[in-house]
Amino acid sequence: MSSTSSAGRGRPARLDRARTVDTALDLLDSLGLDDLTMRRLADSLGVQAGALYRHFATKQDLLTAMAERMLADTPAPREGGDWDERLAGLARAMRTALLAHRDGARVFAGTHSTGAHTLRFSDTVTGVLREGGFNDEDAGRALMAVVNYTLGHTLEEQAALRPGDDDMADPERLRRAVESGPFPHLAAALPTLTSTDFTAHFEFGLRLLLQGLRALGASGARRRAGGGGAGSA
Amino acid sequence: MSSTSSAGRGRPARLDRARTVDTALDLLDSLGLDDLTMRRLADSLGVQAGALYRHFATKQDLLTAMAERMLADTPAPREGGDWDERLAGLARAMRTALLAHRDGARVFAGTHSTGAHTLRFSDTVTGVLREGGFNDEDAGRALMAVVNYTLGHTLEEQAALRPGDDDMADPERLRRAVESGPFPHLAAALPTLTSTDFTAHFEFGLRLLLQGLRALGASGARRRAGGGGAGSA
DNA sequence: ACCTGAACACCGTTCAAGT
DNA sequence: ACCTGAACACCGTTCAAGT
Repeated sequence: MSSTSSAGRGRPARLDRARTVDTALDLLDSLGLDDLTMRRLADSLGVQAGALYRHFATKQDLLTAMAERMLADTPAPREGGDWDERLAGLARAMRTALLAHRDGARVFAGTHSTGAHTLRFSDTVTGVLREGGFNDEDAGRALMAVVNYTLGHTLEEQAALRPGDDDMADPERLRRAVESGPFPHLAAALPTLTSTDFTAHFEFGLRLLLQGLRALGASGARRRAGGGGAGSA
Repeated sequence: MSSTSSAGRGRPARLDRARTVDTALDLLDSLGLDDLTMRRLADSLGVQAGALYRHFATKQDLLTAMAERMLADTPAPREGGDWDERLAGLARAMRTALLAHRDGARVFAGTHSTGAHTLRFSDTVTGVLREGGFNDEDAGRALMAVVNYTLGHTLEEQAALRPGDDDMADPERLRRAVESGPFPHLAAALPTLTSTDFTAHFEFGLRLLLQGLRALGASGARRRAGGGGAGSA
């Protein structure tokens, strides 16, 4: 982790990519994305704002590096188990990685990292699917479906947790709005919609996707191999 | 729509909420979210920036009104058909509404409208599910799953379409990154992952969710009614 | 009542000049 | 080679003052 090359030679060489990204993630946690500025980050690093541009061409570049870094904390999935349980584990790991930092989902959504960690994660997901019997096209599309769902869910989860612009909390505002108009179905579902058990919400949608994939996998394997058995080695 | 009360009296009363939101959406289409500023919007309305704050407390407030306005273009779903086809139609309508404006998904993701159009849309989705035989809790969770998936997908779709920071287009950057490392599964799925047939991608994930809901609906109806038949009236 | 003018406290980014 | 200092061209937001 620490690669302070030839420390003590000349000036401390205060700035490097890794330390800058780490500090930026710390600052993100304490300030939130909207208040994370290049100047404040420079301050935290004991440097002028302009110095950051020796390591990152733009702020967007820095945010991409932060998103890439967040996925680095994703643990490798355990080897055994069925493909569907392994896939679920990977989706949960992605949600956990995004939740680990304030506004993590927003940072991730706003960038398009093609870094090693991001690609490793996507490659692992795709591998689980292919080894589960899906063809290349279905594996690619399933990867996108699971990632997009997880991103959308976590975005909403983190948005619901931060305080709104006005004084009211998010669930209370929704409750009053629903009760103020003719929204009978929404009113009936309100206890669920205002629940803060986001893990249960996430698991519900994830289960739907897995169920759909199981149905597809069974018919897909039959289509290709002439018989059932989408089971892995 | 036009409520220019007592036109011709005094000054033209240039500013009102509806016209401001419409102009803001036009500007969004031509400039994109990052270049949509209160000053530029004021310019387009022939007014000083400060005047906007008589109608919107903050820029965030304006963005919320814009998101709410985008969902107004969602057509009511046709009455007939099975609940799953009606639900699919609503998800497609949401995607279409977000795609209708540049960065539409980003605007929607960054706000939490509790306006009439947003609630009407959610109420309709929940109604389709309840009438399809789902209990209130499952209907609420299914609403969130479908909305979050649609949001995540459309976010990625619009992000993939806008040009990146560097000169390279998004698919080409991904291709080079994948080929530069040991990502065999990603390489196999690359033709799918770089495809720009986003409708096909969206439909794939949507089908998974619907399949999962069908399976759940069948067992859920059995659980409650003691027999099959999740069919609507 | 509604808008202007002008300010306040910031931004991201660039770049000559220093060491 | 790496960072400073200072500037450029902006931001969102506020508010006395005008009409």
